[in-house]
Amino acid sequence: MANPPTSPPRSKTVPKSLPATAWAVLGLLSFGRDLTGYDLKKWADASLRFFYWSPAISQIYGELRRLESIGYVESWAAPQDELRNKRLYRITPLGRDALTTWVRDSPVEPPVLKHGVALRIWLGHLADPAALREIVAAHREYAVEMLAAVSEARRTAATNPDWTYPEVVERWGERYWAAERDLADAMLRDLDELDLT
Amino acid sequence: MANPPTSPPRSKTVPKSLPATAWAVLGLLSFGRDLTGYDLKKWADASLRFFYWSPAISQIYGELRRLESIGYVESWAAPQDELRNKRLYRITPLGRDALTTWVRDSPVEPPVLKHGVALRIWLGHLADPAALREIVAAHREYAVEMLAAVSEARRTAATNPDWTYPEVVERWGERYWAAERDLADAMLRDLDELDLT
DNA sequence: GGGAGCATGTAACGGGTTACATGATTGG
DNA sequence: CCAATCATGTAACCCGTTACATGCTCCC
Repeated sequence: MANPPTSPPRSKTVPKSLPATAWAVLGLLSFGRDLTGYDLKKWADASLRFFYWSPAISQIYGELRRLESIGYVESWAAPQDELRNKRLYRITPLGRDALTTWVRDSPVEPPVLKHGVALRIWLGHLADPAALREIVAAHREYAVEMLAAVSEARRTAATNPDWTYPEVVERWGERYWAAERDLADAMLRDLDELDLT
Repeated sequence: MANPPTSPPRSKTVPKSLPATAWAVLGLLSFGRDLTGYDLKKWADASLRFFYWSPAISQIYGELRRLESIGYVESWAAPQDELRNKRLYRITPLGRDALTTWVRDSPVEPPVLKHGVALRIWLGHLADPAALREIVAAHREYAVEMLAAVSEARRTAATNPDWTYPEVVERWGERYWAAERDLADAMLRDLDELDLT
């Protein structure tokens, strides 16, 4: 952790509700590290994307500015070398309170699922069976890759006592992607059966 | 099916790529019925939403106009009563070809998953265990509801020989939501274990 | 009478992405 | 030397939603 921050207290009014992305970014900071926007993006790629999604880097910078403007984070320039400038962000007590309230009280949006593979199989009357099977098979590979990646993430989380909840979620993620793989297999069997009859 | 349609052939240039929503709407029409925007919305709510998502009605109207402007659908006013007007849409051969090509050749986007429950558990260090369990338990209920709804949809699909592929996908959907329920149960067990230690 | 369903649309807004611009450092 | 990584940001664009507007019919 770096030295005491010195960001100007430019308080705007807090908007009634922030998008989930803002809470996700704030959440990344709630594990207590001082991080740059760039760091945040890397971390989102390595963990968030398995069960939520990883915002574009430009959006992360935007969210950080918004969060600072309402006092949920503070930042300071950290001249690492002589010339280069990077900006470190830290969650404020106000931000931590707001995030805690959000976790506890905000209504949980139903999970968003947009499954391009299912959409294409749903239109199976427009393709030949072999092409459909190929789509599902490719998706199976994808699920296996995700499973491997989330397992890797879980191993990393297991090294740090602060990350017990991320680890629980990554365990969930492993099961999720394993299920996705099995679902692909089951659909392949269903497609085979269709062709036989 | 109604009488031969008579829509003006106002061809614009076809954009290089349409959003998946446009293909989904076109896909609904590819099952061969002439439908209104309103019908499309109801049908999307009853089937698409289980594995993709159901666009807002206003967006459906917008997509229909776009699809018509590029010649993928045609429409005509169908005065059902003396006064009321509704507009029926039908897929064109050009639209069917384009959709077929899309199903066969377009790269399949990785599935989008935004799981608000997982996001909150990931931030479990900010909440008390009972609140976390409640969130997961509520999600379990949700999964069970979705499972019931998709089963119902599958029973409907099973009545029509044109809907074999939708039925395959709905079978997939049943397994998906059953898995989601089981995943919630497993996470509850993990949370219990955390509290014991 | 009034609410629910049928039916179509417009306008404003915000969320999120890609593309672009800049520039320094590190390592093969 | 060049590519990759670090690091930050702007601008254009589009997707999609909510809110609003309109009006009819059916049924309690």
